[in-house]
Amino acid sequence: MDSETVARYCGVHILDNPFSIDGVFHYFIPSYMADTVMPGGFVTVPFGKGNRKQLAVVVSVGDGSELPRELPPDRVKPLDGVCRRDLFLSEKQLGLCFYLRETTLCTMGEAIRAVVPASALAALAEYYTLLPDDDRTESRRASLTAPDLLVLEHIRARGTASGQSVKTRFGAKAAASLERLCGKGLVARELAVRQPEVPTVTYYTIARPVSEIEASLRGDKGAVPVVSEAQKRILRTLLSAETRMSAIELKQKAGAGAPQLRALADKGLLAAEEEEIYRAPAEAHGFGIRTPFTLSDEQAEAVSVLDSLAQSGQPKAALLHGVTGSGKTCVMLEMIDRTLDRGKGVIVLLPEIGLTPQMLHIFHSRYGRRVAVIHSGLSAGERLDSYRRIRDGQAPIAVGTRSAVFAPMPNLGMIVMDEEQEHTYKSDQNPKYHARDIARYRCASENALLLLASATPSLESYQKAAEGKYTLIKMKERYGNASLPEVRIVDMRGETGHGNLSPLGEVLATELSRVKEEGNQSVLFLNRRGYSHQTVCRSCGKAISCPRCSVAMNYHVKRSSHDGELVCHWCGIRQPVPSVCPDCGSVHLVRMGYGTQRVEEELKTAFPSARVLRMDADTTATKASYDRLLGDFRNHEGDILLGTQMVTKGHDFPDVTLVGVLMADMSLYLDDYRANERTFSLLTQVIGRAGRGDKPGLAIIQTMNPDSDIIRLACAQDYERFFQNEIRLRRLLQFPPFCDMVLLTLTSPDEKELQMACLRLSEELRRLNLGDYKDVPIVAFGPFEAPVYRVDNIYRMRMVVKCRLNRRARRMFESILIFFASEARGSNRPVLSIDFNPSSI
DNA sequence: AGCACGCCGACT
DNA sequence: GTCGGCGTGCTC
Repeated sequence: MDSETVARYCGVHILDNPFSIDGVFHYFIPSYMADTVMPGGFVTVPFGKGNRKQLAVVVSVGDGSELPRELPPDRVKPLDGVCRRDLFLSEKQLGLCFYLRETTLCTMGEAIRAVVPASALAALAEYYTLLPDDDRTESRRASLTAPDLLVLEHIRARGTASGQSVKTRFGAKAAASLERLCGKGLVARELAVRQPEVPTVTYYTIARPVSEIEASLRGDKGAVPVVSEAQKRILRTLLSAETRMSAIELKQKAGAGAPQLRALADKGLLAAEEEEIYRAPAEAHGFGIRTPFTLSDEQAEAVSVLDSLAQSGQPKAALLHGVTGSGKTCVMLEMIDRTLDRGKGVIVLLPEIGLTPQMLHIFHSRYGRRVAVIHSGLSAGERLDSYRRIRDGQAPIAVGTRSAVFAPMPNLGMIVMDEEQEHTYKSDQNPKYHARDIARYRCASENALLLLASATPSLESYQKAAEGKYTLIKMKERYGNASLPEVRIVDMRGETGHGNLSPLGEVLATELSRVKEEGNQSVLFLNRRGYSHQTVCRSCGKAISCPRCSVAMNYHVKRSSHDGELVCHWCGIRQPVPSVCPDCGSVHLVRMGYGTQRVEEELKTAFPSARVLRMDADTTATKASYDRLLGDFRNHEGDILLGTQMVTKGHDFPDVTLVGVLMADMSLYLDDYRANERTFSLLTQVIGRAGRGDKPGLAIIQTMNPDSDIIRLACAQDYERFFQNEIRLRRLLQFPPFCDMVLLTLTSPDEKELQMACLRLSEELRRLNLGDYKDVPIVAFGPFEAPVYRVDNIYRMRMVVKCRLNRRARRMFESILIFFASEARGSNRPVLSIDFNPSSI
């Protein structure tokens, strides 16, 4: 392209602009930037009355003919700085950002921060270099003030000077000088990711023959003099180590500091080498070993179908529906092997609870350092590391939770989504995307295979498979002849209710002791709902509630001592258990309900000899403690593993022969149209935990609702029947997948303001739907209070809208969002947020 | 969102 | 007569 005549203007999105003004703004490209400014690149621009410096992404480049009619050329400002190519969005990434913005109603900035690590953007710094002289340079220089010339000289002396170095040297007023120098076209401003972001470690080795070093240590004449004791210690440490040592290690072992190391290096006795820190787990070194496995006939068949899809050269999607224990992981690994062998990259998505240390271990030991891990627990630096290794082709396998779906994988061959029905794949913060939708979009635009795997697929996906949009692959056999456990449904209606509040029924208690006597292990799963542990006043009947939220507080035993405190699960506030009811002043406060802690106590009383391992958010705060807990259980350092959701996922314990589910029906009563689906999925998985080895398993399902179809079908592991029943219901009542759900939430600290905003919201929706958007059929509900009306002293009201989310419908919601954004000014004005197909309602 | 402009109240 | 309240409107 001829840069002289063509690339003179560009369109940009400003990253920090709010949704209401998140459009394209046009800027003039100074001629020296013409070659570097292109779509996907980052720039800084002057914006608004005060010309605030804003980070922006270039979305188009042109000769000016594309500028809006109403925009006079003299109002177009020039770009301020341009970012080097060490940070940019590829065409695919930019397209993905537009897709995110369109389908989730987020801002361009929010989309970009989901796609590139935020730390890279935050670490952008300014660098200045002199522009080559031309015939006007002389006259421009003549108009400079003395301080400007000093700054100019500083830049000339250094070749490239960081904005930081200029400000350190000349003070804050130098910023104005830099503005003038850039404005006059004497100096170029460039942005780059600040260097310390690539962490290095310094290694030291002896740089002279051992005899010379020893001479120095003795203080021989003619030898390089070393007087300081600290320096001598360093030399001795290195001599005895016989290998290079890192600066950190050396300083510690020799009891010396950085100056001594530098001094020895300056004397030529030590040699320093800088090496990039490789921030991956120790086990991730090498290339890994592909432990071979033999596939069953069924697995081999699945692989062959998938492989033909992968080789079609077209975007394809498949749903792998395999009963628990059918060995879906083997099929996945085999497909990953094959994709890698074709020189393509793979993204593996796991739900949050599925990304266990064991799962990571499988990948690390099989693929070594070619694996990059991405999850929310990474530090900013680690995240950037993974990002770069993937982008630069060093890690053709990205494993992670939902955000890993954005991994910048070159030559993407396949995206695998394990447990695709899990709701943790849906983000509930902007951008409010579902990883499955992003995966589908990416596979479609990058000709890759989307592989969804589950024992209990989402109704949405199974319906798509039934319609032929996905290739359905069924695996019905349990791997290695393992049989399904015997399932007993225990009716708990007779057991509780009359003051006997033990969560353990008689049947379960008997079986627990039998299993222990046989030397085997048990897993107890607590359905979290129904097990909140509250403090209730016997006089007025009220539970003690959070001062900032409209929910009851939960009783927790402090980790340090044995006394308890009350915790709010919504805002996190903690307070001691009061001695009198704050409402009526009565002293008759009692603890009600069962948390995992309480069940643990019960178990210890009922089976004094049993060793109980409790697994919940409290005991698995760190990865290490989580790992240790599972390791202990595997090594038979516990007889009973007790926990919530976590115990249902992805670990095989060969000696577990009993699985107990307490209050199996509780999740049936969620006021969510997916309650059945959730319950079925949860029970199916937990039942599949029992008897995975060659030992027969037993599952005991305690419920107050023994006749529930959902529970019976889950016990029989009959997904097909469950699906047929449930999909009929969804069609009848018009719920997803036969429509989309839109959740509109208004929040405000001022209840009155909120009420008025609710009226405006429903009125505005009505107005749009009767006017400009007559063609968009909707069914609107509400406004009504959110299930938890007040959180952290902010009140929340909602509307739910059923509709088909196409371009038109999204546009309608977009204008509602803009309507509220423009009037939401001032501090406690209501804020509207829109979630398309939220994870829960 | 920020920031300026603009039009009415309590102050030197 | 001015300083300053936050309503209104724009941002290439």
